[in-house]
Amino acid sequence: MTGEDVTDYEMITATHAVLALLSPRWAVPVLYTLAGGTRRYSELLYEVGEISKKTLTQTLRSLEHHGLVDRRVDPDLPARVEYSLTPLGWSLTEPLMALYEWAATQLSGAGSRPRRLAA
Amino acid sequence: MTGEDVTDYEMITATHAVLALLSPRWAVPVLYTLAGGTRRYSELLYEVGEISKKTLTQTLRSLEHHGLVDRRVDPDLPARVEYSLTPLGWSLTEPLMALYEWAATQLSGAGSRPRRLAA
DNA sequence: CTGTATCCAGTAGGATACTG
DNA sequence: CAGTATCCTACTGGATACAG
Repeated sequence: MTGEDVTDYEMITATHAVLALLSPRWAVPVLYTLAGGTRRYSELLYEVGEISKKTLTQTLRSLEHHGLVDRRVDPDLPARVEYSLTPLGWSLTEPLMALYEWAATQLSGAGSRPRRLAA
Repeated sequence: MTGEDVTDYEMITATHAVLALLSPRWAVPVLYTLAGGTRRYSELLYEVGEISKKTLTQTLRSLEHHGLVDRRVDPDLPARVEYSLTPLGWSLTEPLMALYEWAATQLSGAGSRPRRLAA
């Protein structure tokens, strides 16, 4: 750990940056829904869960701003906007999967392990 | 992420459970500090960053309750309490590292700046 | 349909003082 | 030293109404 250019501080802030991006309550559900394919705004509103329009918009804007989600507007009326994962968004599903695998292991184990992460 | 046997619901809830555990502002810094070795309460208070005692205690209690951190009390006076990572805690550093790697390579300029009051 | 504007409640977390 | 108790502020996100 000595002599490294990557400081602990960087390590912590970078990790925290990802977590800050993913921790808003609906970020992961939205990402996961989009991992199922392109969705329209109203479809997300319905499929993601009990999310408000304001929050859905905020979540999408945040993900879009960080380059994880692509927003496509169809100029025709009535308005039609489609959201999809960018390559960057797809690349995030890997470490996200690693996190899920870890959680799954602790949750179900092989039957003998105590449950640790009951939500 | 497609073609998996697990249900979407499981995937989302399990992932969200981990994120909920790690997203509190100081969870990762505390874990990371402990990854550097056993620390006493006062050492954490100083090393982790600008964290209040209340929040440090809350964070430690949460991590301890989920089995990631071990708490050891030395009955001698003055009180001396040592915290360390459990094997489960150590196992989490792997997916956490994966997340960091992703942030480091994909999320350029990921440094999070503390938000200030908007006038 | 796809948002934005406004109001509001619940909560995370800081400051401080006090306890064993 | 290692917390707990209390108070307080800021931010998140829901509900509703309005707009393009």
